[in-house]
Amino acid sequence: MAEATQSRRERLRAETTREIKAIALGHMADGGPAAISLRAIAREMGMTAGAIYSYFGKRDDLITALTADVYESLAQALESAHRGVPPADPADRLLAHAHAYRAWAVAHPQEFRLIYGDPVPGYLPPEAGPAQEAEHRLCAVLLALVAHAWPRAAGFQEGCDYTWDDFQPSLAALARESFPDLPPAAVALCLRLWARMHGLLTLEVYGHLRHQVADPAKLYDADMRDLIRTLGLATPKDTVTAV
Amino acid sequence: MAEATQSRRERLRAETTREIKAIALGHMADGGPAAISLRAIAREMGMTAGAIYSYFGKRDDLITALTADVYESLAQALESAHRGVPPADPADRLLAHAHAYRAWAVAHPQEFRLIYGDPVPGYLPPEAGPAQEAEHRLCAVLLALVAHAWPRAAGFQEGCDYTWDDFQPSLAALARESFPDLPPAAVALCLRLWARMHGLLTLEVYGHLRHQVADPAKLYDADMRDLIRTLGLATPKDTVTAV
DNA sequence: GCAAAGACTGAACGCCGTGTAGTAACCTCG
DNA sequence: CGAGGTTACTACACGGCGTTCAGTCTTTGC
Repeated sequence: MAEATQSRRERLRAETTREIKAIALGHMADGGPAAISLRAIAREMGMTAGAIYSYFGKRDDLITALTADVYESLAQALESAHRGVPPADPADRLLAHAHAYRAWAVAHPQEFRLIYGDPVPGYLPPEAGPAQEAEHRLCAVLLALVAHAWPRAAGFQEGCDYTWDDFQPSLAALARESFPDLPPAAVALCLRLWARMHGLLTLEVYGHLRHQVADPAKLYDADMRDLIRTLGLATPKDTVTAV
Repeated sequence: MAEATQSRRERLRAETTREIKAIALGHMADGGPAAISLRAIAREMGMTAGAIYSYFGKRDDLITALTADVYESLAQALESAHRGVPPADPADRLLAHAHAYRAWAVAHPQEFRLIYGDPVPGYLPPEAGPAQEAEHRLCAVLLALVAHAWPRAAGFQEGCDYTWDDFQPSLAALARESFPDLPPAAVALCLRLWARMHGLLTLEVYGHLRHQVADPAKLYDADMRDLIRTLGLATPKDTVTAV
């Protein structure tokens, strides 16, 4: 009622914008990112396709907005996974992160494809859009994790000499501000962790593991435990988490 | 002249089929898999769009054919990389494979997207098409590698009890026929190796490393060397290969 | 030499994103 | 309150897309 500060028009506009995005996400959920069609959305809303141009300049702008929302959803899933684990053991935190990442990807395969695959026929993301910030936000989550594990893992990461110049300035700045004691090699480790999880997940989400393996979750879990072992993060309680 | 056994008609047909695929690959190289349009191909060939239906039943059939060709190209690149390395050291062979994989992906990003991403708006691969066989062929290359490394790497892979039931029957059969002495855990390792390389490559090809790191090759190389170390495959000559 | 088979055209259908002109509702300000 | 500008929306048009289909013209096999 008294949220004021917005005129009636602004409220309606925000509501319609939200509805457009919601319907688009719905169409994407069944049919993939390619099924996002301005005409179909408008049809479902009882409008004409042209009307959507009052809200999004182009179809790509809608995709960009959706991408931002999906990144937000993923970031929240990962961040809440971190909050749900007592920060005692770095290995537990890493495992929690890994499983949260996979759980999100498996539960939202189309959203995963939207941000990590070809979003849509000819779409290419804006150069400095929300995607870049969102990825740094995800990196920040991993960075906290690596920072926590670094005292134990550092010894296993010798042999590669990284400098801050190896990273894009914005990422380097983020890392050095958040964790001044961390060396560049820790940031590299962070990216490698990301890629390690991402590899199995892309293969699974895009169906390439379906022809190879019965239970992708088992392979993923095993790889994560191998990761923890080779990082020098002992696993005190070796209980198998839910699969 | 005397290749006989094909009628003139069959020769022309084969030639036209090849031309269609060649043009399609060309369009894909600039513009991505989504730029493959029957009408555009026909236009470039001086034909009508409908004519292509004499050669491919649907657009998806063309995509499937292209996919098979691209898999063939990747398989040949990887297999020739194996032939180019003396089979002495498993670590060298793994490194050669890893670098051949990345070199192919970076040189053919659109082809990479075609087989590992969303090939095209609404395309979904046939259930038991050439893709499945091609993936097994790629697995076979990795399997040979793992088989060669297994004596040294086995000790580092304890802790996970795999059975042959964990894999799809066709892959299990392939592994047991080719390398009867190899345990299931070796096949799992093979898939994990694949995923390990794939993770960094997908991120790079889809532009997600661009915002993070200056030189993806360095990160990739470092990760591969870490992989070799944690596999227990010593690297006698620690020379840095070309980056 | 003739009939079957195949390659190809041209037009159509129904999708799609994107513009543009016009209309009606709404908000602001005097 | 009421004029003027802003905004949401429709209707229509354009070109591109995959796909189908009836018809034409060429090649093939008997």
